[in-house]
Amino acid sequence: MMLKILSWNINSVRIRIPLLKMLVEQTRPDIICLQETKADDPVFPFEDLKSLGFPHIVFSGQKSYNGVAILSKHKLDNKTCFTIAKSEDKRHISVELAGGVSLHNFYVPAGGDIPDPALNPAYDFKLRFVEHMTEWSRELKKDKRQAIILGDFNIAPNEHDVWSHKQLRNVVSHTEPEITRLNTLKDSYGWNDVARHYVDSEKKLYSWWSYRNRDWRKSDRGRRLDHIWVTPGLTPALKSFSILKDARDWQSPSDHVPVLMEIDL
DNA sequence: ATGGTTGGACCCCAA
Repeated sequence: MMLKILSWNINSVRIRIPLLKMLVEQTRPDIICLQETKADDPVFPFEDLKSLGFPHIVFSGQKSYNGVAILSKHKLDNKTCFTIAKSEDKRHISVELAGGVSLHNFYVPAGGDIPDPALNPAYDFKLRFVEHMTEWSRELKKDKRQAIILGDFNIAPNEHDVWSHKQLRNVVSHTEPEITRLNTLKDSYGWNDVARHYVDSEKKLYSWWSYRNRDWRKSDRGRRLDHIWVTPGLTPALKSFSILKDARDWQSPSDHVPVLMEIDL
């Protein structure tokens, strides 16, 4: 079964429903994973999203911050939501797809500005969050389960995942402790980074551009914060990957653009 | 070195 799966940090699901409609018309995905929905469950725009052609929706939100959702054309089974690092934050939701493959949608904490866990609790939380993901990943490997993990990981691990490796090495999202932990997570199950499976590691690749730039395209100070990873057993099933860079130019855009892959499960 | 923008809630916080 060929599936087109899309991930997008939408930065408020309620104000970007018109963009979501456009996105669906342009890309026709089977599954959409959203992060930063910023809507508590009672105000989640379930009917609006359903009418875009996604009758099967799971979501886990809170007031003002965080929040994740999965929209699907096909039936979804066994919804779960992790509590990671003893937090109340709604940053994870997962479902089962065809053939027992699980799909995990993560919104990793951004981690604040100061890259020192002793001075900045948000940074400490981010590091611990990725460590918890690693513990979970090791269990998954023990059980030999195939899975897709994706979302806003808020870490740009490689030199060419940022506009300037040198200038960002002490900027949260590209610091050594974050990158080390993300690589430990990756190695814990030999996760395949789908973007880099298709795009050479020497080529600059971004999924996020700050709002605080006059001309995001001209300055091009981007970072690759949004990721899609698959377990090694799913690598032969991969069909394509792309980043919808043009979405950054849409009317009232998110600062993240959608990333998508096709996989034949 | 600094400040730049956005969304959601509330008179500021996190990104």
